[in-house]
This record gives sequence, structure tokens and C-alpha cells, in this order.
Amino acid sequence: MTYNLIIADDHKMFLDGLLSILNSEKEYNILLTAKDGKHIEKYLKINPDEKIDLIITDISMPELDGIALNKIIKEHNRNIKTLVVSMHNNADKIDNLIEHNVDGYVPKNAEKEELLKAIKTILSGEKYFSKEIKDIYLENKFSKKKQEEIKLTQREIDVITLIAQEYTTQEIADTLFLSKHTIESYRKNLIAKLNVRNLAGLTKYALKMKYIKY
Amino acid sequence: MTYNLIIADDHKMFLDGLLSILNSEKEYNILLTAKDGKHIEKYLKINPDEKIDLIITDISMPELDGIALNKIIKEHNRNIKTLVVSMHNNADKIDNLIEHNVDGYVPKNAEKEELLKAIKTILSGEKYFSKEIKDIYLENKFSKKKQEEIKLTQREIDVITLIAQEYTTQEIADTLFLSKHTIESYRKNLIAKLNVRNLAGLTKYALKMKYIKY
DNA sequence: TATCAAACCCCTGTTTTCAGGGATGTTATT
DNA sequence: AATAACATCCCTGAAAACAGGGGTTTGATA
Repeated sequence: MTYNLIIADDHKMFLDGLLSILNSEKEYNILLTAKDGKHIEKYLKINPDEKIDLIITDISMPELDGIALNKIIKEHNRNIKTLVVSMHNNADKIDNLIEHNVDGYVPKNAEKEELLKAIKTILSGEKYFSKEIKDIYLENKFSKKKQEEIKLTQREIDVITLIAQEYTTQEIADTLFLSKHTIESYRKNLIAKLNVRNLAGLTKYALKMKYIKY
Repeated sequence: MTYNLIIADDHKMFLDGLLSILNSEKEYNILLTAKDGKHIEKYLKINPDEKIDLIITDISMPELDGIALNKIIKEHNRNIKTLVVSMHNNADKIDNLIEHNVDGYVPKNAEKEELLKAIKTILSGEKYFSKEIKDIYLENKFSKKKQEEIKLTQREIDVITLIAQEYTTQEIADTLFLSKHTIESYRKNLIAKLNVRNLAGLTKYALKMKYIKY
């Protein structure tokens, strides 16, 4: 039994490494390598009936990235397995991929052995995610649970942003053309809403939410 | 003219990629590949007079990492050129490498072409640093200028850490078995030293310096 | 149209922060 | 032995934060 693979990665060095690893395994037949999702997409359209078992893809690629590519692949033919091999393991991206049924995810610093194990596992019909990826995913889910219940209004965001930028209440009031009392109310509500104790907590929240930079 | 190269990288996938790139260039003769700095160090000791032109190394490796390895190589024989190819481009590490006379630094997501260019440049006697690396290095130097003038004592770090963790002055005093007035003094000094306006500024500093997590 | 949430505003009173001083003992360093 | 740096403690007075109430207007929606 041989499997037909496709690889997409815009880093030539890495692609070469992947190829040399896969070429040493006889059962893997590399149909195509591409440095971009666009090429894969075209290939799928031109050869809709070709037996493709697995597409290995990086996330960050020009033109059409791995996130979009995974979605397109799965919409095209859900029997084609997808394995993401990526350098930057961002929680939101992992989330998106899993939502769109990616079959596996291995960080780029994984060992050859783990990559081969991932491919084998996926081709056997199971999913494969590296521990590191699972951890990021779960950590994110866990912390989102609390966050999603908290929704700040635009005005509250305005205020917390200014607070975290070290403006005093009076200054914020002047900036927003509001009474100092109003700003105090907002601060009070924010502290209650975000379940923090003081300015320090608000500042950390603003940073976490990227309302401000350091 | 052929050049003798040594490569150290603990990621099999990447090492394979590097090898396949270098093998396609006739003038490069790979003397040794290692998944660890220790092996290189031994090799140098056993073959002190062998002509080695360039050692390409990753930074993060078990046992003996690229930082230490570069230092050892340069102390062993400063005629051996060193090129670091790394995934995580940390400013302090770049700093250390440059201090110990590394000849080049290319991030792992660089293209094959850039890597070859780096190698060629270094072998010709010049140094080669990717734009990305130069940027990180300069950005760091620039921002350190200000920071280096600011040095917190251990006690000040204790206090700012607790402040950023949302403890009140009284609680910090209790925690550190100090008077509340003392903590107030520290806070005052910290605000002056760090040139911030209030708790929010202190909190941001503590986060930036990684005294606390979010 | 009733009602709900958001945005806005205000008050009182207590606690904390913050600016601005000053002071003492200890520990390195010169 | 002198100096500098650090850690500790204290005070006053003004400003701000914080707790815990009160309220109006407006716009969406049920």
C-alpha cells in the first residue's frame, strides 16, 4: 500500500528536510510540493478525482496560508487528511484548524520520529496532535471560558485603555469630556466586571486584551 | 577550492534539509554532523589541526547549546568561522554570540538562497547577519540604553512584583514583614526610578520585565 | 409600548496613593 | 576610614482611588 502525499511549505530548507525524510520511506509517494496554498488549490481543482491521502502544510505561507488551505481542502474532499507542521503555534490558529477538521498538528521543531508517527497515525484514520499543541489548545479553551462571559462596552474599553496608559481619573474625564465621577463609576464597574482588585488588575487586563502595548 | 563544514542541529528534519541543500553545492564538504555541541567539542579536541572552515550550528541543543559552542569554537581556533541558524531569535543570545565573534546569523525560516549567500559571504571573510537579526540586535541595544541606567534592587523587585499582583500596600507590608510606610517609600522610589506615573506604569514594567505573568 | 441595557451623571465617606520631605543602621567598596 | 548603596522606618498633606449608594436619557428589542 502506498500513500499519495502533497507538501506545502514556503521554506525551501525545511521542505528539503521533509522530502529527504519522506523519501526514505517507500510507502510515501510525493505527488506535489508547493511553496504556497494557491498551487495546491489549483491542483485539487484540476485533478478532482486523484487519490490524495494526505496534505502536509505549513501555516505561514504567502498568498494562501495553511489555515485557509486546510479549510479549502476539507471542503473539497473531506477524505483527504491534513497535517499542519508549523513554527508559530498560535492558539487561535490551532482553534481554527481544529474547527475545520485538521487531522494533525506537529510543531516544526519536532523530531523526525514524531513527524513519521504523526503521518502514520493520521493515515490510519486517527488524529495526531503533539503534546505542545494540545497544551496550547487546552490552555486557551480554559482561559477563554471565563473571558467570554465578560463583555466590555466600547466606552468601558475607552476608559480602561486610558487607565492602563497611566492617565489619572481627572485626565480621562477631560479627554472624554465626561465628569470625573463618571470615570470613577466606570473604573468601579470595570473592577467588578473583570474581577480584579485595582489599577494593577485593570492594567494587566488591558495588556492581555491588547488594548495597549507596554 | 573546497571548504570543510561541520553542522550541529538536534532537529533531524532540519539537518536533513540543510544537508540536501549543501550537498548540491560541490565545494562544500561536510566533515561531520552532530545533534549536540558536545560532539563538536570532542571532535575539535581530537582533531586540533584539521582544516575546518565553517561550523553551522543551531542555538537550542541539548547538553551543549549553540551559544556555548560558539564560544568554545572561537577559543579553540579563531580561524574557524561560525554561522548560527536558529529558530528563536532572542536578543540576549544574539548579543552574546556577537560578543564572542560569531560570523553570521540566519533565522531558520530563511530561504535556501539566503543561507547559501550567508555561507559564501562568511567563507570570503565577511560577516553575515540577516536583516531580521540586525533589527533585533539594534532594537535591543537601543532600548537597553535607557534600561541599563535603571537597576532595581532585589527588594524593589520584590515590592514591584507584589504590587503588580494586585496586593495592597498593607498586604505587601504584611507579606514582607515590613512597615506599610516602607512599602510606600519603595513604591515612591520605583515610580521615580522607572519614570512612570502610578500603579499602572509599575504593573506594565513588571510585566515587561517578566516579574509576573498576566 | 414596555422594558432592558448602555452610557451617562452625581454624592458621601473611607482608604490608599502619591509627592515631598527626613532619618537610621548595615554592608560593600574605595 | 570614608563613601556610597541599600534596606528600613517615619511624617504631612493633598489627590486619587475605592465602596456603595443614587439618578437620567437614549436606543434597541421583545
